[in-house]
Amino acid sequence: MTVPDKSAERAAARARRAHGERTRQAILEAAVDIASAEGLEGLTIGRLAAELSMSKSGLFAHFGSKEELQLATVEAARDIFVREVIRPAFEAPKGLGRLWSLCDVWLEYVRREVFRGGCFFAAAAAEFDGRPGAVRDRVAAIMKEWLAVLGRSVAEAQGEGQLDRSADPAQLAFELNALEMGANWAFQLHGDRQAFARARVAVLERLRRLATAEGLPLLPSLEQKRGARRAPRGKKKR
Amino acid sequence: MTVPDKSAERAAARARRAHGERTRQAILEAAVDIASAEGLEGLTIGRLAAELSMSKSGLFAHFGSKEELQLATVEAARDIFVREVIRPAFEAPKGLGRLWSLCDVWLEYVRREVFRGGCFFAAAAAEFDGRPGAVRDRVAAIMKEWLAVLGRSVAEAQGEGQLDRSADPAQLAFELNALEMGANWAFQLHGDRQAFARARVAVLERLRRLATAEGLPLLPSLEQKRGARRAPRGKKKR
DNA sequence: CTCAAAAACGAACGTTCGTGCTATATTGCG
DNA sequence: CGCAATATAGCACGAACGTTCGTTTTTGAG
Repeated sequence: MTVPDKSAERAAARARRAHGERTRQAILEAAVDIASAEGLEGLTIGRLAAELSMSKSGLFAHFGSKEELQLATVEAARDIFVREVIRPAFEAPKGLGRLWSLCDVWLEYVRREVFRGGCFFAAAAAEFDGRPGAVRDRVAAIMKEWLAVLGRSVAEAQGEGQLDRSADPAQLAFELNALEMGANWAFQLHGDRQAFARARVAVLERLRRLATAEGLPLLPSLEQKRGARRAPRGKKKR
Repeated sequence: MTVPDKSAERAAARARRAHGERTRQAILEAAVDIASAEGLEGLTIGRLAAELSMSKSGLFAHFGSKEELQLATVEAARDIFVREVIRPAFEAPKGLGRLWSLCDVWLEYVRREVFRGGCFFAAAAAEFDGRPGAVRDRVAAIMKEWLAVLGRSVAEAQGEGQLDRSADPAQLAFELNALEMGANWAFQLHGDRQAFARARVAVLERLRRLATAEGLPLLPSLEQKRGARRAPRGKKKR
């Protein structure tokens, strides 16, 4: 109860000075990579220490428990997700264009293998959905955020008069998310790159059907040539 | 090469007599239950032995290695899947009715919690898609079977003149599967029972759009009353 | 009832897991 | 430069992992 939050205390100390903050970041970078491919439970402290050529105990001291390490890893993965998906997609003006962009960029995020094991959160959700705890709660909250972003974008597209107002935002968000996760699943399990095209076709068909006359031009045409499809997305800064 | 297949030999011996075959079945029943909820790796030999009040070594002797245990567990889960999903759905005559039935029964199979952790294979696929080996291969093959069943049913519905012939069976199978797995994911992670209705609506809308005039009557109407929706599916035999 | 085969057991193996301690390096402020 | 705070290392722990081995119990055919 009155016990001061030790990890917050430590984090504050680290923010003031700059000692282990860099090692901490390096640890988390490796942790995210391992966890995305082998799971958050397969992410073992000994394995992680070996990867970074440091001692188990030295590494361990940064987090205090395995669960804290897992939570920090999830948070680091979320940062990457925001940087690689949310922000690029949000460069499109709100409305149908952004909604499509969210789906498109997400598929690219899996195809580019931003995480070695595909979508970090799809993997983490499947791993932890059966075991209660802080990690599961955090992962569920993050995925709820994502669904909410999709749903809000649907509503905005409706507000802009680009999407049929009779569509239920939560329903459409569910469908779009399912198609994306389906592509992730097919790619991870079967190495099926065609799945990205399938998901894109399905998403586009669904959106085109619901688009208004003003909305339609914001969607790419279905019959685009295979080659120069990958438009440069602005390369981070400028 | 010329080494006789030891496990096959042992299985044959067991078939002749009837000693451990029953215990083996009991073991696999518990194994499937644990694995579906905590993963095939979380399925530990000690844990399993404790569950059944028998010794680790006694249990272990039935399989010879952990991987063999996992493979046997996957096979047992497949049997259950065939019994609980494939067979009931195949009572419908081939065509659009059966295609819908496959989707409907699958969603019920998750909702009824035939496996404690939702779809056994969705979980196993997510767990093993990153680690090569016999288990991964078997799981992938089983999921490919399922996709093929869906695809073939699409083609049959087209053959019966109940579904638009311009639809690509593999594409439609991908979409239906994605929606189903999306419902499984939402239910497992968020306990969201609404997801089943969402998936059903999405699947039905997709199928209705592609159905021919002959096909349409084979699909349930969209606006059914909430209550008496769960028709008894024929209770196995007769 | 006998007795060999089959099945289950108990104890131990070498590892690896997460987690404590205590001591040594490294750091940055005064 | 000196010194306290911070960061890393070393070592050991108990538990659990998959696996092996020799022994004991159970079984069914003769």
